[in-house]
Amino acid sequence: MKTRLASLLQQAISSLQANGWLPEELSVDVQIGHARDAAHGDFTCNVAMMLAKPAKKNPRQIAEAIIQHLPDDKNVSKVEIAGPGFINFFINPESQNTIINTILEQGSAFGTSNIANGKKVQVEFVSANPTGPLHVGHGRGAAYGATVSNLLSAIGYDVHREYYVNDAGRQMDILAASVWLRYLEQCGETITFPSNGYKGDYVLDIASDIKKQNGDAFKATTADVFNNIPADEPAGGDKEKHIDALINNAKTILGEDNYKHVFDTALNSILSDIREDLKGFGVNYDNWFSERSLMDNKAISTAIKKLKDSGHMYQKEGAWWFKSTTFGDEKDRVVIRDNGQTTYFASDIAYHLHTLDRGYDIVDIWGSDHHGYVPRVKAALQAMGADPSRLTVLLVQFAVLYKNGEKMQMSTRSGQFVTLRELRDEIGSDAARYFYVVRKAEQHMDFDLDLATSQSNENPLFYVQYAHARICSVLRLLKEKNISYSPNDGLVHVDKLAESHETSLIDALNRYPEKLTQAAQQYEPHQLTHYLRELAHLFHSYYNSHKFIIDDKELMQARLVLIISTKQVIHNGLNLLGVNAPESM
RNA sequence: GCGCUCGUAGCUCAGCUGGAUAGAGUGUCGGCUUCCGAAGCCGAAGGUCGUGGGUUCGACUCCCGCCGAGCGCACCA
Repeated sequence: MKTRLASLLQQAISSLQANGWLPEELSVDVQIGHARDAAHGDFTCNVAMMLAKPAKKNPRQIAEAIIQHLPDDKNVSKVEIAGPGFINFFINPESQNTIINTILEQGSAFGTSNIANGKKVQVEFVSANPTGPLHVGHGRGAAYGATVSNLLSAIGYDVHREYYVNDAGRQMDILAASVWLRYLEQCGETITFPSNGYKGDYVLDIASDIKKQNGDAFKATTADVFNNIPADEPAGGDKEKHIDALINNAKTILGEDNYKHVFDTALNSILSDIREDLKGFGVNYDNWFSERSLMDNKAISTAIKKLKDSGHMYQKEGAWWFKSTTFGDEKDRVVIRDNGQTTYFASDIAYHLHTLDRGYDIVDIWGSDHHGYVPRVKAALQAMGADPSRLTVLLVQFAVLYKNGEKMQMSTRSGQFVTLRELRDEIGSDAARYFYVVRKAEQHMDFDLDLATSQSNENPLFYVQYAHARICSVLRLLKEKNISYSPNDGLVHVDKLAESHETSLIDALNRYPEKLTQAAQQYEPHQLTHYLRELAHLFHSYYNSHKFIIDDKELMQARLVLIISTKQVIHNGLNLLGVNAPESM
C-alpha cells in the first residue's frame, strides 16, 4: 500500500512539474509513514513540506496542488491536508480487509518475500572459543544470530549459518595444559594450579574421562612438570610466562602424539557440549568451520601472499606487519610473529577471504568488546582487492548480570559463570530466546537472573503466546459445540467487521509484512517482538469486549476468519524468533 | 589520553533513520468475570528526552562542547 501511494504522489508531482507549477529539476524522495493518530487517517506523507523550500512555496499550497493532481485509486477513500502540510490518506476498509484472505491463502508463508532475490549471505555467530561451556553472555549472541538468520531467510536471502571454531592458538593450549594438570592431580600428584589456567569444574570432568580411558599413560612427576618454570603471579612472577612455560613442558614431556590426544579430547568434549547446548536452544548451523583447516589447506599462506603481493606488508623487528593504517585503522597489525607463527588475525583474514570466495556476503555477529577489530578486517579485505562493504559486522552488547542484587562478573577462565544451559533449565528455551532479542542488540542490557527465574510469568513472551493459545481455545470450543466454520463464508462477510477493535486489528495485520521486512533489513529482531506484543494486545482487547461465538452466523464467520488470521500471524512471527506458539498453556 | 556503543517515566526499554499531543511493559492507585482461558481488559498518576549551544518551517533523532556509564586501544584469541 505504501509503494502504491508513493507512486500516486509521484505521478501527481510529475504532472505538476510538467505544467511548470513545480520546478523541473526537483529531486523528490516520497516517504510514506503510518499515521500515529486514527484522526490522521491511515497513511501520511510529508512531501509537501520537504518541497516547500526548494520550490519556494507554501507547504499547504503545494499539498493542495498535489492532491488536485492525484490520480483516482479505488483503495483511497479520502485525502486531507492537515497541520503544517501533511497529506493524510484514508484507506477504504474493503481494501484493508483483503489482507485476511491473503493470510489464509499464504498461511505460514505470509509476510515472507523475495526481496533479497536469493542473494547468498553467511551469518557467523557465537563462535565462542571452545575453552568452556557457553555462558549466559553467549546466549544473547546465539539468540540474536539465529533470529537474524531467520529474518534474512524470510526476505529471500540464501542464508548460510556458520560457527567459526577457534581450535588453534594459545587459548586452546592453555586449556589442554589445564586439563593435563588436573589429570596429574587425579594421578596423585600435588600441583599448584596456575593462576592463568582454566579453573572450571568441566576441566576436572574432562581430566577424569582421560584418566578412565587412558589410565596412567600420560603421567609425569610434579618435579618434571615444573622443572625450569618461572614463577606464577601469586609468587611474584608473570602468569603469562608461567603458563607458556608449562605448555612447553607439557609438549616436551608428552610428545606430539600424546599432547595432541589430550588437546583433542578437551576440544571435542567441549565442542560437542556446545553443539548440544545450541541445538537445545533451537540454534542450528549449516557448518562448523575449523580454524585449523585454514592452516591445513594453505588458506592462510595464500591470504598472506596476497597481502604481500599487494604491497601492504612490511617486516619490522622480526615480525611481518600489515599496513592497515593505509585503510584507516589506527595502527598496523602483526600477521606473522617473530617466532614464525601466524596470528589469530591472519586466520581471520584468510577465513573472510575464503568465505567471500565461496560467494557469500558476510554478516558477522561479535561481542561489542571486539568492535576495535572491525577496521582491520575491513582493511585487509580492501588490501586484497575485495569489497569491504560485503562484510557487515553486528555488535552485541554484553548483558550485565545481576544476581541477589549484585553485579556478576562472567569469566570462563575463573570458572565463575552462569551457563546458558542453567538459564534454559530455569526459564525454558522459548522464554530465553525471546528475552534476549526483545532489546536491540547494541543496547546495554541489564539481566536480572532472579527476576528472570523466579518471576518467569512476567516474561513478555507469555503475553504473546497466551493470545495464540486463547484463539486455539476458542476454536476448540467451536468444535466441542459442533459449530461449523467456513472460511469462505467468513471471507464473504468480512465487511461486517466494523467495530473499532476489529479495524485496528486488521490494520495491524496489514502492517506485518512491512514490519518483517524492516526488521530483517535493519537486523533488528526487537522490532518484530514489539509488533507481536502490540498485535497480541489488540487481540486481548478485542477478546474482552466482543464475543466470537454468537448467533449472528455471518458476523461469527467473519470474526472467526479474523482471529484465525491473527493466530497465523502470531505463529509466523514467533516461528521466526525460534519460539513455539502453543495451543494451550 | 584516543576510539566505539550508550544516557528517554521509580525500574527495564521502544520511538518507524527529521514530523503532528514523546510511547509500551513493570511497579503504584482505582475499576472490570452468573458470559469463548483474569497469564486478560479499562482507567489514573508518573517526563526539563543527561547537560549547554548550533543547524530549520519542525530536533529524542543531525552537528559541536561538557557530564556520566560500559567496552576497546597486544607479536591473546
